[in-house]
Amino acid sequence: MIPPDIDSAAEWPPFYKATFGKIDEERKRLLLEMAVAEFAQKGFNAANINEIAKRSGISIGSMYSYFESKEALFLTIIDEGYRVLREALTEAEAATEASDKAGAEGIVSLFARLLHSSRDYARKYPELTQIYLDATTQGLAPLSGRLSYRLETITASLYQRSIAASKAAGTIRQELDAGALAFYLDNLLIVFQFSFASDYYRDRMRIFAGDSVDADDGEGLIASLVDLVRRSVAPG
Amino acid sequence: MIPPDIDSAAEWPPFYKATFGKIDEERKRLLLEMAVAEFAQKGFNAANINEIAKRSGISIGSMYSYFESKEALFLTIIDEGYRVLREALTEAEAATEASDKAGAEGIVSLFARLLHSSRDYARKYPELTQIYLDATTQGLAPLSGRLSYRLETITASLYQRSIAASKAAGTIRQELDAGALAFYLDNLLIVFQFSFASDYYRDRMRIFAGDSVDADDGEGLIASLVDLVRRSVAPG
Amino acid sequence: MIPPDIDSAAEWPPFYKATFGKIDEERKRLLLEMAVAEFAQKGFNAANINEIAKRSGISIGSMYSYFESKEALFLTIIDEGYRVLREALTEAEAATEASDKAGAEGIVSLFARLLHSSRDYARKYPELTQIYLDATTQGLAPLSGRLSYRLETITASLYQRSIAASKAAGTIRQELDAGALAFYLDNLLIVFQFSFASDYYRDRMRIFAGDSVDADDGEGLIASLVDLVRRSVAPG
Amino acid sequence: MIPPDIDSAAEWPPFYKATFGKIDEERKRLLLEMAVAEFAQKGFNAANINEIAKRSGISIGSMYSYFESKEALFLTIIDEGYRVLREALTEAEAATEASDKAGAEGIVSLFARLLHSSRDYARKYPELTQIYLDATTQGLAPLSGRLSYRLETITASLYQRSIAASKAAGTIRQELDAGALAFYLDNLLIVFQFSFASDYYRDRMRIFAGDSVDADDGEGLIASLVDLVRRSVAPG
DNA sequence: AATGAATGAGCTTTCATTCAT
DNA sequence: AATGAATGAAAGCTCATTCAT
Repeated sequence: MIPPDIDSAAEWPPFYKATFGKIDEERKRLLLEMAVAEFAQKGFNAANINEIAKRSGISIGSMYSYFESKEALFLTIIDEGYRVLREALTEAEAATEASDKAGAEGIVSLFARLLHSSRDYARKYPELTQIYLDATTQGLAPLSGRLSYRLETITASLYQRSIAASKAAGTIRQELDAGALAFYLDNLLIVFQFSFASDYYRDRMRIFAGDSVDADDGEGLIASLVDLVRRSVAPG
Repeated sequence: MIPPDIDSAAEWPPFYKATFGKIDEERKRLLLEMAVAEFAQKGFNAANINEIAKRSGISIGSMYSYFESKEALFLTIIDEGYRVLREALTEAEAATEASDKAGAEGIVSLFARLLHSSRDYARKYPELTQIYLDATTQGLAPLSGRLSYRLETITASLYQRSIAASKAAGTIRQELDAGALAFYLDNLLIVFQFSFASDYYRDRMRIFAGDSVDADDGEGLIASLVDLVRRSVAPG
Repeated sequence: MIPPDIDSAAEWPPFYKATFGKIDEERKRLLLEMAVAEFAQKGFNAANINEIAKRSGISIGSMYSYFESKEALFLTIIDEGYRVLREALTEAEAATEASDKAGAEGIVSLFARLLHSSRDYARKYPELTQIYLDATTQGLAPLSGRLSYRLETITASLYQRSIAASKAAGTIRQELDAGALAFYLDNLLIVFQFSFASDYYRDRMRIFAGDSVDADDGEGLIASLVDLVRRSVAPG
Repeated sequence: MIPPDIDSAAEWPPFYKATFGKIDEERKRLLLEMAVAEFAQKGFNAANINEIAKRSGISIGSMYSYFESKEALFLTIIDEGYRVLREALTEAEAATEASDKAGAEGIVSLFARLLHSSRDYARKYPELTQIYLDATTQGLAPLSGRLSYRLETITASLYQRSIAASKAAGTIRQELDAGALAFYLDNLLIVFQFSFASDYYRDRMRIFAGDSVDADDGEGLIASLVDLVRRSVAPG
């Protein structure tokens, strides 16, 4: 069930130096945590490497023995975050398949789970989500361009499989364009995710959907979105 | 038909100094154009005020006699861009009302027009769109917070009116949550817009929907999205 | 009675341009007042010519048609202030002579009057006094060096006359060194004056003499100083 | 004998960063020397940090790793200078006590020693003295306000002790106001000190006391001043 | 492997002065 | 004479990166 992309993704050479692979796990964790906080709060350009080192209790010299550059640290963080997000997504896929043997719901059910997963991820790792947003920025295009694979590749193939399965099961319209449908679903998904992590998108969500989202953790919104999606793909 | 927000929005004090209001129109245009290019390409933090001045053929001293700070210039640009985008949106609304007297299509028709408007805006002003994306970033939250109004406010009220009218006309389901529906539509809209302006989102769109978007200017994608939306709100 | 220095002092070419001599009296007064405030508060180097112009309601262009440079404005102010201070000193001298026909008190009486005059001047024109202090600074030596005469010249000759008269009247010791005595008196005088105009010297005066100076406007301190001086010069 | 103020003064947190405390003694000395020269010659505002760095042969980056700001460097210098001056003053007090066991002279003897100490300090460190003068300026009031203690506090308590002792020994009049007397003595002292360090006050001293001060290093003037002071406080 | 002092290019911003109108 | 937009050198300060220890 795990797509080949994922495995191969794991094989790309890391952005960190060999030294970083050997150090104490706790030291590693602390460094990454501090880096995530700094990059999330200030954005790549305004983030301060020396500050991260100081807060992690490691020397700036060590910092540069772990990472070639500020860029390398940033990309390492994104990579690490991707790994976790990837796992969350695959779990969602696996869970859908398990509970939906008959394929009665298919892609709609998967979408519902992804909404939950994304919201949970965004709330658990708001800073990582903020960093992803920053990375989509045009100014960071040269940087993001160095990422050897894209999370979108995984998500897209995940959608493709589920859409194909749903079509096969006849639970969605046959004539639906799989690419357009995936794009449609993922657009809804990522903005929803940002809405639980970034100040800007959170405010925006409140402007559109009202403050009720705070009360029910977005469950009402998820229900509405899933309902809209269900009807949009339903046959007949 | 024009919401009160729009008018009042026009009355906020500008972010530029009085001097900037008096200078030659061509000089003004060139300066803003160069600033937009710089901010779009590098992002707020990496953008270089001296570079903008040099490229505009004005002295750095003049620059600072027009704008209090780098921030003020950035906010001025966003404000100017908002004005144009606002006009595009209101035109779309007006056009919908004119061609849709019977209200047969209502919100779906409006959404279709907004997709076109947004795509056209993103292609005409890709750099402004990139700047908006940058402004949604967490690192620029303190900056964006200084914007006295939000484009979302206008868009949201625009959706609300159309949704109410469509409900009244009976062309969409009565039980739909207007807030959730607006959120759903606008999420689709903004990512679609980004997809025609930013390298990152353009690549992403291709991964999901394939390269055909380049061939037909996204018309196929628009058709698919509108169809999905139409079915998602259709009564019965 | 008026020393030749004073008259000739009035004949030095002014630091301002001819234009400044012709403008409206009120405009002139306002400009000088604003300049005094700015120079006093920030010191010569940190003072801002453009700010002075703005606050005076005159254009920076006019500013430079009145004064060659920032320096010229500064020196003009000092000159104007000197004129007033000079008058106060000569008044003090005249008053002493009038009330002290017998020369019974002589230099001591003059010193007492000068203390009062200086205190009053410092309280009436604290900003001018602050500017004099700034002008004694080493960093402004090249500037002060351009002053064609010194207030000290006047004060010194004023002391000389009075000391000579007192010696002639036999009210002070014959063997006193006139120069040293004048230096002694004037040192006491200028620090006393600064103490009523500058934050630093006011605080210092309170540290030494206690807060009582605030209650009685320094009268007690003046009495003490005069008494010390009287005994220091008394014959026998 | 050392007043509590002095000890506690030494315990205030320094204005420099920890790094500055660790560097090579020679490097430190050179930097401070160059900084003193620059600040003394140009005054705080006109002084140029980059210039100081260049002349010290250190990078501007190092400069800012030693001191938070231009202000911090300035205050560090004043602090260091105070330390030396403080020592000179306490030495003068100790010397007076040693040679004046009988208390025959008391405060007058102390004053004589202070005049010598101040002159010597001003001649040895003319630039530091010029900086103190600059610091008394109104424009630097916010800066001086950050100094956690005042040299005046020490000087004042030094005078108080000596005056009290002299009164106890009966060598000066009992009815003298200690505060006013201290103020009187210190006014004479500081202007005398400035007169050996600053161009302005040196010129002024010559105007009052003649050029003889250059020939005898001011010894004649000191003798005159001490004599005036002795008579001003003498009993009977 | 780790340290952290040192570096200096580069950035934003200020302001005395000029000059076309 | 008056205006005020324009100028640009210069200043304080930041921070990614290097390297001697």
